[in-house]
Amino acid sequence: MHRWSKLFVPTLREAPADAEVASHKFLLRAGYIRQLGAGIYNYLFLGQRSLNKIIGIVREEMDQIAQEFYLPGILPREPWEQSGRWTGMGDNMFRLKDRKGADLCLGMTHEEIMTAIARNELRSYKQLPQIWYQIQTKYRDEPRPKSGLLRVRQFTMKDSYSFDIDKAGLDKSFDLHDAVYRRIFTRCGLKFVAVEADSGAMGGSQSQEFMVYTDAGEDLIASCPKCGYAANTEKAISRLEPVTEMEPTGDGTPELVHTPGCAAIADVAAFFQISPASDIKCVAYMALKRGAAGEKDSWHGVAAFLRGDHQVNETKLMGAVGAAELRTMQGEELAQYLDGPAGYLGPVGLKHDAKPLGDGLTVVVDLSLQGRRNLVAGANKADYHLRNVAPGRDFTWTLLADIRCVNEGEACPTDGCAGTLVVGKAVEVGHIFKLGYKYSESMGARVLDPNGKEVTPIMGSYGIGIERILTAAIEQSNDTNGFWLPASIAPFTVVVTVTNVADATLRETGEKLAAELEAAGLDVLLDDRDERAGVKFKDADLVGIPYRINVGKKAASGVVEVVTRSRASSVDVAVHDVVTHVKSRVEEDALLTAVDA
RNA sequence: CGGGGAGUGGCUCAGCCUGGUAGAGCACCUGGUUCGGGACCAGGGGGUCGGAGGUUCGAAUCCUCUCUCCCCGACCA
Repeated sequence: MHRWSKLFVPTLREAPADAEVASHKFLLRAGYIRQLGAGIYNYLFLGQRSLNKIIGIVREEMDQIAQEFYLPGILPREPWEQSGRWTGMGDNMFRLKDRKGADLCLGMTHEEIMTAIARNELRSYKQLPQIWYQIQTKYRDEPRPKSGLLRVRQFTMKDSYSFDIDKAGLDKSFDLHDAVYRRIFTRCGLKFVAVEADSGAMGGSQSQEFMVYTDAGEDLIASCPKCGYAANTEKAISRLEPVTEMEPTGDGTPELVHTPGCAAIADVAAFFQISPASDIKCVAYMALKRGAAGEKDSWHGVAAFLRGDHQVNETKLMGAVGAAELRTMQGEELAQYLDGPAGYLGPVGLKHDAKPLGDGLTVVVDLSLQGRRNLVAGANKADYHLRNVAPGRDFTWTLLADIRCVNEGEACPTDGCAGTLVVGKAVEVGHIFKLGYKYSESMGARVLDPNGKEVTPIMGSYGIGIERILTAAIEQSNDTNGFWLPASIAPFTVVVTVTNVADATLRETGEKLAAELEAAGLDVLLDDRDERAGVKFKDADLVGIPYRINVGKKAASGVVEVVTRSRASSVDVAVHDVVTHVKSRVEEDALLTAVDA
């Protein structure tokens, strides 16, 4: 049994000014963590205890489908060289040299290492499938650590990797993870959603994120309350209302119109008396193409054309052209790739490459412009626009692709669904995706199939952010006084608060109760500090323990109070009934969270 | 990296503009009175004002450089 009087739980009455989001403030105030540097935190007793509970759940569930490994955190250069990610990872990778000058890095993920093991050891289809996982510290030199434990440079991740003989096998491994992840997050008491996601720089096909809605989150999720469609806005699609086309003028072919001072979409719309949806907007980018082995990285001009009322989705654009990075064009680059001044750029008459990221300009046109007519576009000439512009007839492109952001209120993309999308902020707690052959291929993993033919195993990769589970749980359950965690991941399930330790009856009742609760298998903290009752109540409310037993004056007549933090409710219970009462409380609440999820 | 803000006892901050012996509340230590929602009284300890350089008789305060942290934009668990 833990006695508060002997523990180091440095609670803070006020949160440091640095802390902005709720979980950050409360982790600090509750004495769970202390900051050491930007994105680097010490985990103290309560914090580590909660994280250990989360890890326990993750391990228990993962053990149902996978084998636990433990790989090094410090890694040699070679495997990363082989996969192409030594350069591909860029500045996010912490790099160091050993005394001999050899390159090393701190592990930010372990595809390469797991694949190297597979390559060295797996020989036959009979050994597949394999799913290997680890729970381990990751290091990433984030450009901008923030929000306490939400975005840090050192964190704990459960990462697993599957190796299958074929796509059907990968589907199965993926589905196994999907099911296990749902159990894990449910057991951790999180209200989560699984959403379609972009596969990003890791490469691969199907990709699914597990998100918890919170304003502290960094991702935007579009979802349909009607049919359950949910996707990261990096990937989300929607159906657009048909646009009423403008009437053509003259012979219906592009006509040059003097439009002085109409550099902005709003000006153009006002000038022509049209909706911005009938204007074509141009956004010019420079896109980074990663050089293959032996080649250098290079930057290429990209012009994105879309409806005037739409925003470019840079993730989608990067995916469409195959860029590793994107930045907006600077002054001289505009002149190099395009003919007109900013504000009057248009697609008509623009020369473009046939393939993306060549020597010339890559022109990408958003799908929403397909089939449109009588549009207004910049004329690539100061103070002039063209009207009666029709995509396909008046200009062509390198790529026609979905490169826009969906907006709240647009129609759900699901066939037959009449819902409209809502957009909300969320934090990513897990991610599963089908890697495909990227690593097994580049690193030369091969096994023999039943016909004795050499085949490349297909891989999946699956992550869970341990600290993020804690953070998300706090974000979803807090008030002005502190937060409460589900019993499954709280550092303690119940705190027995002896309101006055000077009173021998109270002290003894508290001791006895705590011992009984512990004997019943509950994680008990006995608050035996020589503090005023108010101080202990405040601390108890702050530190995330879901249940509290107040041992006070009524103890003399054999009664104590059982307080449920989440509901701020208190009931009097006879001392001899406390254990059964608390146990059933814990069980009921666990069921409730499971249903909510 | 670009833009904005902040570094003054453990925490929250004042002082800086207009240089002149470093402050408050909370926390901590001692004694006493208290004891169910962050008590009260009395006494006490603790700060080279992020660092370096400069201006000045004199710098927390003015100037230059630098480090660190936070927030807003490009990455991800």
